Amino acid sequence: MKIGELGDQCDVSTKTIRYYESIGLLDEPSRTPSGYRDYAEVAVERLRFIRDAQATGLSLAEISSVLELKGAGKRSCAHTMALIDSHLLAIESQIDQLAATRTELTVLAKRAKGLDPSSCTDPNRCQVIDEARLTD
Amino acid sequence: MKIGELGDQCDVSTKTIRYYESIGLLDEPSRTPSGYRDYAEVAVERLRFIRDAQATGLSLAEISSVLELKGAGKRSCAHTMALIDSHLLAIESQIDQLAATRTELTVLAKRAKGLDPSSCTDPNRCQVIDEARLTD
DNA sequence: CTTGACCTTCCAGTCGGATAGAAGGTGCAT
DNA sequence: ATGCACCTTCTATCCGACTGGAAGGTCAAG
Repeated sequence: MKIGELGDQCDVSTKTIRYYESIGLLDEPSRTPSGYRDYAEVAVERLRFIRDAQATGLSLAEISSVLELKGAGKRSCAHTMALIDSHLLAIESQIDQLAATRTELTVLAKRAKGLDPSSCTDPNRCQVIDEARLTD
Repeated sequence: MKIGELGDQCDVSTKTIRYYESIGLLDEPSRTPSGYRDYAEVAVERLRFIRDAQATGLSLAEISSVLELKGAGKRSCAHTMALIDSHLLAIESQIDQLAATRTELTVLAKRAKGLDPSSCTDPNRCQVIDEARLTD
């Protein structure tokens, strides 16, 4: 299978596939006599796995670590689960952060609607932003 | 006022101040005879404004656009408010996205706890991740 | 035989917001 | 006069995950 076919099957660009190979995420495939990459079926599985893992929020480096453990014959369930748990924590704290920002911005937007634009003349400031400082 | 003092007053590194100048966010200050940057008081105000605006989630490019409008003598309240409103929308969609991911990961983590690691042998896959695909 | 789609390698650039370091000049206190 | 903190410019680097482009080789169809 050539790189373009692999890409089509997994919905990944050829550039990306070569990039994954360059960072060691995909093994170097065998080559045709003319030098084209020639992938085995199993590459589809592996590449799809990478995209699936990415969809759960794992970074390429983390995916690498899972695959390396797998490659070494280890059962990496615990490792993968630990990664997922730590992602859960990270996501929760991101949500908290964003929710706090949202609250601030909502307050700010409401207050800004009551401001008079003609009273805003300082070229280095903006009264809407100044209002924001009051909430800190 | 020298760059270090300005930085101390606004809690910004000298590196960052020079960087802001380089991208046109801060005007070039006058110089002492020996070439040191010599800031007027107003720079404190402007730099603090930049940090305040950043704290509300505006990018440096967006802050630039607000300051340019101000510099052109325009009352930029409407512009700033539009920026803030669009940030609110962006933040809300980010929160939604993260919440959806969190739900998926939570389900995944729960299901993964019931898996048997010894049944996970394919070197190109990880059953925990495979479980994730079922939820899509 | 030529066209065009595919493939190859390699190098550079993107996004944002800085930070690091080198090599050298300045200002002030001891 | 010497030490030290501060300043200057310049270039390079970081994070992650690619993407773009140039210059050239290969293959199948018409």
